Amino acid sequence: MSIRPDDPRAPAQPADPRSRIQVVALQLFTEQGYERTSLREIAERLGVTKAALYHHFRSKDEIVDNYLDDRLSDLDKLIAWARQQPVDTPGRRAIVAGYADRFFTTGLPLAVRFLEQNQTAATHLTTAQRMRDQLAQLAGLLARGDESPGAELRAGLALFAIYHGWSAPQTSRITDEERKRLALVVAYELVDRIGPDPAGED
Amino acid sequence: MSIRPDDPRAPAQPADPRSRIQVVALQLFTEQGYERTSLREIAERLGVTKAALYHHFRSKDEIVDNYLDDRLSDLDKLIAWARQQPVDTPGRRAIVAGYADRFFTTGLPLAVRFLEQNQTAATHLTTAQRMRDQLAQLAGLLARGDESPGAELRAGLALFAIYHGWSAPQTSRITDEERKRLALVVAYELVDRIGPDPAGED
DNA sequence: GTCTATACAAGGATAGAC
DNA sequence: GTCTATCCTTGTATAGAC
Repeated sequence: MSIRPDDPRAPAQPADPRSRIQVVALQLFTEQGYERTSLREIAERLGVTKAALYHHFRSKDEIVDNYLDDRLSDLDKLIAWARQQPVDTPGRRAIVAGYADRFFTTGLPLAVRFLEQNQTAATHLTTAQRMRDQLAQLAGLLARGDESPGAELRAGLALFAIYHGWSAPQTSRITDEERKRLALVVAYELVDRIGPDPAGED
Repeated sequence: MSIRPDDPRAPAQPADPRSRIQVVALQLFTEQGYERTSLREIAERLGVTKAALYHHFRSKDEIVDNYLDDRLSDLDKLIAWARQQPVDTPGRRAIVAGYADRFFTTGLPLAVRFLEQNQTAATHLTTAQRMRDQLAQLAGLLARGDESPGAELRAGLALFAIYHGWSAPQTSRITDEERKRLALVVAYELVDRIGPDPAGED
């Protein structure tokens, strides 16, 4: 319900005002929803007024658009790298692992979580759509070498598992490191059934 | 972008005005988002005015709240039945299959898709929260007999696979029946790794 | 049961002083 | 870079006639 600034998963607050605004805004958008969060609310939490925000960003959209833009290049690099991986089981595992690594070492979680929580709002933000496309591309790379429709589904679920393993409410006591590893294990199981000899198809 | 009234996945338009309003509203909420869809827009599509809607429902919330309420009892029955299933692999498969069956033969898809697309809005609707709880309960039943955290994750993903397999944009030509069967296959793979002797844990 | 008209609140965005 | 004050639009919801 609250922002939980002590949440270890929250990114460290950066110094420059633009980034501070973006992080606070994205957090609120993720918790309460993009349209349910007003600029007044964001400004309040930062201890400033609405007008101050408009000095840094031209619109509400631009706050998130701009943030996602940076993540796009993160993902671009990952996709380019994934394209070089061999089209076999080890290659697919490498791609999933690479995604998980980036996921946990960049600003991606905040962005991906925003996308998941605000799927409809994302429809109206061009940058958000581009990011969804990129994730679909990545899934496509995972499904290479297997033309069956099951490959697509498993690839998409594998990527979702990384997100979900990290983001789902934890009922069991487990460290973040364990959660990450666990999500990866399950993602492996899924992509391991992709291939020219699809074991999962009966 | 449009409502696609010819979409075979869309439920048949019922005759009574209350249900007609609800179906149209839920469709729009799912496509555009709950808060981005105004009552004027819903009324327009139905060929009436805003005030007419208020004759049938006391508020915007009530339109969806009321619809989800009916789905709650559908799920309640399913959960009660699932609780009777044996705690083993065939039992878990039966639960997943039962969920898939209900999913495709009741008003659940519209409700679940609304939930997925409007996760943040759902936070503010008590009925939506109850429904999320129910889905979590069902996942919990799937994870019975396996205390490892992986069981939870796999159970959640299995249920998500049913939804995702049906709802994801289809790039390959495949019949709805095939999609349903495929999603079930993948869901089976996931729940098959749940158990007192967890094969998926290394 | 549906309409017209309207009250009322809230949000995004801008102007202009400091 | 931040403030106060304000404009304008849109949305939910209601009143009351037909």
